[in-house]
Amino acid sequence: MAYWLFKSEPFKWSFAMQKAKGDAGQEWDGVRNYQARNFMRAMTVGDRGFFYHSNEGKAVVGVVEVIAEAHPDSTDPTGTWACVDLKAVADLPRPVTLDEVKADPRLQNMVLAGNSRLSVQPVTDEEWRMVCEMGGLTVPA
DNA sequence: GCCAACGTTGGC
DNA sequence: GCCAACGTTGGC
Repeated sequence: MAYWLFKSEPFKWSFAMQKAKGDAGQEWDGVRNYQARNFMRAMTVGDRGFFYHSNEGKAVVGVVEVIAEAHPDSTDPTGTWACVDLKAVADLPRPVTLDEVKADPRLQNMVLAGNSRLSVQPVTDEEWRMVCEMGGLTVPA
């Protein structure tokens, strides 16, 4: 299984809104970036991801699961863009902030620490475990 | 609200 | 195919 990170401005689409969708989930639409699209195409059902709040909060706040593989983005009439469907799995008991990620030498290679603009990012197994631990998730979600 | 960084677009 | 201009993102 692979791990990812999904970034959203909480005023546009927050983790609370994602949770409100329950197990039905929600498509992760609106992504208009080729790199991000390619990552979504590489995802398989059951992959896990962090939910990151940008701008306001600037922290990893929850865990989501991929429940549908990449399909055409319903908000894109041209058919160029794709998205996966996600459902909320768990809150991080303690949000892990961008500052904490940047301050940790072992997380220096996280895409989040370097290329802050990419809205869908890959996360390594080790990064996943570390951020879960920092966030107070004893049982890796 | 500002500005730097990045990705995309379009002219050549 | 290159590169300058532009728009957008996101941290501060």
